[in-house]
Amino acid sequence: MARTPQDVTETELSILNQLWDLESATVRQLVDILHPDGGSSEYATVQKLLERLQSKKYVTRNRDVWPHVFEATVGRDELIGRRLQNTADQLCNGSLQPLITNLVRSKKLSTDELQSLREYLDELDDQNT
Amino acid sequence: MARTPQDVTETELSILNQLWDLESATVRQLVDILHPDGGSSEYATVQKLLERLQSKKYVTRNRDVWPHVFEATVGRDELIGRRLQNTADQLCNGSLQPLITNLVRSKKLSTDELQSLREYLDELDDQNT
DNA sequence: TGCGTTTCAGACATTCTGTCTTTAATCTAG
DNA sequence: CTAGATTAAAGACAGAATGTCTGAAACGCA
Repeated sequence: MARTPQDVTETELSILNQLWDLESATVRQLVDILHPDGGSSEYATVQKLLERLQSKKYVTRNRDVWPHVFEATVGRDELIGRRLQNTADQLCNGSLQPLITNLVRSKKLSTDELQSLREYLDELDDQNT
Repeated sequence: MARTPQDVTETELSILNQLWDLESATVRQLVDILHPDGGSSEYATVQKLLERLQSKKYVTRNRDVWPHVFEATVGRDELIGRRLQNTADQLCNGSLQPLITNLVRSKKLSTDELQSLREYLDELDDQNT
């Protein structure tokens, strides 16, 4: 009964992605990008999506200007972090460690990426001393 | 229109979690664990959940024995991997690197965990030489 | 003032999800 | 072998999520 809705839907994400790129945007701007050849119905769709993003606190709307301007309140990094924590909560008792292990062991990282990861760890060490 | 349903629902996950622990189980076993004081309706619910997990290829059902025995076909690690890749696909153009960066930078890892991560990287290095 | 744009409110069809009921099949104890 | 119990199978159901769309009201500007 108590379903847990997605934090952000894929369609909603397509909007967030634009907002991250543009810093801020009006409905019109978003529609022109997402539906270059769209009619008035897609306009309303984007509007509705923004409305929902707003009620989910992922977006703010500035009513002081006209037309209204929208802005993301959550950065891409933060959303990534939430998703990772979600996955950890559901599959690893909340621990993030297994996620890292999984990623490193996945063999999908290039040696360059592994190298830069090591360097990052070194940096952290330096800061801690 | 093309909604993308969750890979595995939270309720479905509660079942998968048991199957991972038990290796295999009958409906009855799962019900007794998940709904110790449940009636016949929860039994049917678990049944339906298993049925759906099966159609999603996350579970197999052995019809040769009676009662039927269910088994997870996907390990916890694999599911973690899929979720991570999903997140990467939706938020990082498919690259896993940003996920690691995010995790390491999240400050939610203990020094012990960071240490063991470093050791793991060392191991990988050894194997590659 | 009139017209085009924007905002707002809400309807709508689908699908998902968890739950439940009912009926048929199967096993087992006596 | 039969009755009682357990399991399997099929499907109904309500509530919510989702993406889309319609229509009317509000607004700014030529």
